[in-house]
Amino acid sequence: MVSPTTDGAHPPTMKKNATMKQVAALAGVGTKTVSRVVNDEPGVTSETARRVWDAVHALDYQVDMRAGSLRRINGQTKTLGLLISTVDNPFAGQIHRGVEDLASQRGVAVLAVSLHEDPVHEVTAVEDFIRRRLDGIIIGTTSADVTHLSSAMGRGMQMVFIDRRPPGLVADCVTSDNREAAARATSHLIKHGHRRIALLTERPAIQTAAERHLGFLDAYGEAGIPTGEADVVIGVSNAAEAAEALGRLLDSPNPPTAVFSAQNLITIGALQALHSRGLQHQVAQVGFDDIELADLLDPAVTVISQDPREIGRVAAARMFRKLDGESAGPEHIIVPTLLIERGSGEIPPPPPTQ
Amino acid sequence: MVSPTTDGAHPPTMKKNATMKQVAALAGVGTKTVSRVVNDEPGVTSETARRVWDAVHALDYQVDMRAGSLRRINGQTKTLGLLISTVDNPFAGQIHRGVEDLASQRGVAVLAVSLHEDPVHEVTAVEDFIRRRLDGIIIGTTSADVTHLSSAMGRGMQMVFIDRRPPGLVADCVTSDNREAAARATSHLIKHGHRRIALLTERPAIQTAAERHLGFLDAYGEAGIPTGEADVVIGVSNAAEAAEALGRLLDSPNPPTAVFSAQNLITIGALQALHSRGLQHQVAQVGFDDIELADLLDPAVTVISQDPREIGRVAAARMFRKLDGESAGPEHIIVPTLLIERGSGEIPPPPPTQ
DNA sequence: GTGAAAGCGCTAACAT
DNA sequence: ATGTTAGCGCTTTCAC
Repeated sequence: MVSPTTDGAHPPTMKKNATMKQVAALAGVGTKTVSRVVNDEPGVTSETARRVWDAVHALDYQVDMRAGSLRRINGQTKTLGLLISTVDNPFAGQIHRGVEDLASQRGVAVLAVSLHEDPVHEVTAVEDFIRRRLDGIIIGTTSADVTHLSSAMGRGMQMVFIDRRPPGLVADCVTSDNREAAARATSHLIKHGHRRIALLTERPAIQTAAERHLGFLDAYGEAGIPTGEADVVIGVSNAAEAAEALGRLLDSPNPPTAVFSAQNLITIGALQALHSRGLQHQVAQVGFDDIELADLLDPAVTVISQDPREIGRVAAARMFRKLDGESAGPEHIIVPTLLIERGSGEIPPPPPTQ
Repeated sequence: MVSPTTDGAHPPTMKKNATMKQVAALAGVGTKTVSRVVNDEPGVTSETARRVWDAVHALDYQVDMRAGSLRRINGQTKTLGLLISTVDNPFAGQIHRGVEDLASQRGVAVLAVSLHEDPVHEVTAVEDFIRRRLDGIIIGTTSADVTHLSSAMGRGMQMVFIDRRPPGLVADCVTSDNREAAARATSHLIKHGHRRIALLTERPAIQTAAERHLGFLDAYGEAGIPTGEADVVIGVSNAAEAAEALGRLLDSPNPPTAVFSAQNLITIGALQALHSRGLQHQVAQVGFDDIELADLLDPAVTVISQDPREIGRVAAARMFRKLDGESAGPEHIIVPTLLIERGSGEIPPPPPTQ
């Protein structure tokens, strides 16, 4: 008998996964004893335990977590869901890393899913997580309607919100103070003499974008400058759009002398617009979120730096306290931000031409 | 009865997840009929189906995938494992995104785990994936010993290797041609007049590093230059170490006139060393792997660009063909690389001083 | 210290 | 077209 030329899904050499019953039979004990040994519960003689381990190794046995979690009293799957913008966004990747830092210590796995800023996708993803019976969800929500979220919480799904607060929900939250940080960035530019500053930001439905816009206006108000002096561009959603939008402003008769780019991809687009025009030493820039190599550019880029990995860690810590039942009501935890002066944000405006 | 002040893990308002049995009772049908409806199998009157859907919505029912996959004939969990360097490495993030692109279309979730270049961690992670009964594993292996991998394959776990080939295993593989690409990068520098080129690379146990080293030597051989002219630094594992290593070379009496930095983090370290000494316009550089903002630096950075998202997509496509039973024996798929000339790699060596 | 029986929530196989 | 029974692999319960 020669096996077919295809290895197919089930090559002939494949031995199926052994079951606890088979291990019990080989070791000459009951299944409950095997269960006790592999979960190291007490109440087994070391001699019996040895016989069980021998059988486990002989059969290359690994428990089936699905069956275990199905029968167990708390039914935990040891899995957390993470809903973020996209898994290849560096900011999101760092959050993911922070969550994993704590989760991996507890044998908890992380299921990360990209939302692509799409509320419909968010609903679908949360439903999928419920069907998988995940222990909890850490989510940077992208939708204004929170029905699916409160419904998930209502059925006992643990939730921690990151980056953005869910509109109108009392819930655990880990964010930066976006409004204050944006005001700090803008004041920094004003302090260096700028009055005509361009704000480039995402659509206001994105809560962080709205907050940063408010912070921007706060700074103008505090300095007593009419906000009419500002150049506000709303609804920029990626680097290309940012480059194009800032390009139009720079090429206009009365261009801004400084830019506040209120998100990491927008910062990159703004840099492209400035560099392609050779204006990077004339027009000041502060970005929201640090970007890779910001310190090697000329000029180096001044930014408001969030600590996404720390946000992930804090959110995971909060989640595990909830899962351990130690939580005492919803909390909103603020992770501090840092204004890092590197050069681009300290460029003065050109002297007035008269 | 007033509820306690803590909301705890199970707030009083929480309704537990409904079961298929409850839905069946409410709709006045058998559980199998509910199963047919929610999995939209044929053989149910539209009238009956309507009654079932009403009950589903009334109880806010969502199937328990654990139970489903436990009982189903093929037992698929609709989950793929992804083992990569770290989830916050941009290169790995793009691979993740590529895998997700295909997986999400099929309702398959991706469990990404960071390996931290630690073989022990890899063994642990693969075992965890087996206990979770994932459908398959896409892995950029970090270990020289493949026992755990062939054992996993032996028990029917589907595997696709990315980025690095498993030493001595015949298996499905999606990689770049590291040796050829490294030779191309090095030849590019030689073509521009360099003879004393520094190679900065990871420890040779990492298979891609070994291949790139070979490619580097190939280029010297092909040009008929004795390899003694080269400055080879092996075992660099992050940006800081790369900056320090290149710094030492640059400060030596006979410094290299060009650098080939054979990995993304190493490229960043090398850039730091060059920029901090103001040598970025004197010493040529080609990096392996593209980096963010490479085109905005001065000079812009010439790189060998892999397409990690495409690697992820191709690996996922291969995985799904295996899972669908359409596979015809192990394949090694090569994803092409691109030499992107941006400036840093085209700097000529200084004229000989006599 | 150990094991037999029941059952977690679902789908397979076979009724009707 | 629909329901009934068994059983996926495990943990719980409770007996010994």
